[in-house]
Amino acid sequence: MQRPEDVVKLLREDGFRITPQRVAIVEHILKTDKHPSADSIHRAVKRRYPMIGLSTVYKTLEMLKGKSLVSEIGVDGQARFDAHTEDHVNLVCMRCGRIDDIDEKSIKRMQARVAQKSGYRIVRGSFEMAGYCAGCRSD
Amino acid sequence: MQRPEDVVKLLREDGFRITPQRVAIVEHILKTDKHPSADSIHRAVKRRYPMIGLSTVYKTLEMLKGKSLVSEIGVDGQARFDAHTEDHVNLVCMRCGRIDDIDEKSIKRMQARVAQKSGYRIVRGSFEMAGYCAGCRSD
DNA sequence: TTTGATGCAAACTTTTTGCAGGAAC
DNA sequence: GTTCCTGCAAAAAGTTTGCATCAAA
Repeated sequence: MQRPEDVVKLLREDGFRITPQRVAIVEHILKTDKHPSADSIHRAVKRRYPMIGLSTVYKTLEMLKGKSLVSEIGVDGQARFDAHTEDHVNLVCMRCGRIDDIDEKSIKRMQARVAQKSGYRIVRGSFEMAGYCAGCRSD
Repeated sequence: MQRPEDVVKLLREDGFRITPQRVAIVEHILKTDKHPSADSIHRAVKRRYPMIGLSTVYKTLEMLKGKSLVSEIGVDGQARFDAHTEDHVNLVCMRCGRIDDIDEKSIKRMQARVAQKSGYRIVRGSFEMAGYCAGCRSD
């Protein structure tokens, strides 16, 4: 988890220009714990910057992905973005579509186990699970 | 891993009509170990059934997903389909590109743990890890 | 002043939908 | 014969691109 000002500093150091749009996008995806789509980021940021274009959102997300400051996952034929780029578990509800993050000691443990069994040196991993969240499960 | 005739039997029992197109699609996704896109399934099946429409492929995949006979993952803004619906770990070597599958009791254990922490009922999960395989690691 | 970023519109890609004709049962 | 499925074409949804204008450095 990072602070917006740290991300902005990283971008500045890399020679990217700091525009209000970029700051607003960065602030929004760091603030939310959801995995917003490009469109929902656009709508959210538009409340403060009504002129912002959807293509600016896409271009900014592309840039942040290039710097590994956000990761992208596909849900239901739509890209969703996440500023929590450490290894973590994504848990998707198959009924209501909500996504929960669970960052996990168990991942480290599992990586160690898989490394041992396979002979790999594991660099990174991401786990995606699907099921029914507490509010949607019927059993 | 299933045989095409078993899948066809399951579909027939559920009242779905068995058409040559559906059989060809099922045979193809069971045969391949890749994760084909709708389009590549279409192109492959078209070699034998030149008249088949892409929408038929999508509709058939949707039906198979409904019966949990294929799963869908998103790669690069495109849907990819997989007839191997059991949980498994994909292990990708970042140097030589080989991909190993490890199906894992640890997955079950991890799912149980995540289920307990989150309140979800977990239906499926897939793990992707990357690193360096035994032949490529330098340390 | 220079260069990169913005926002619009158009293009593109992938997926979904409607429907008339045809095939499975 | 009835009902579901197919394949076309059109629409929809999501993403990318080109470019003239504008703003950060």
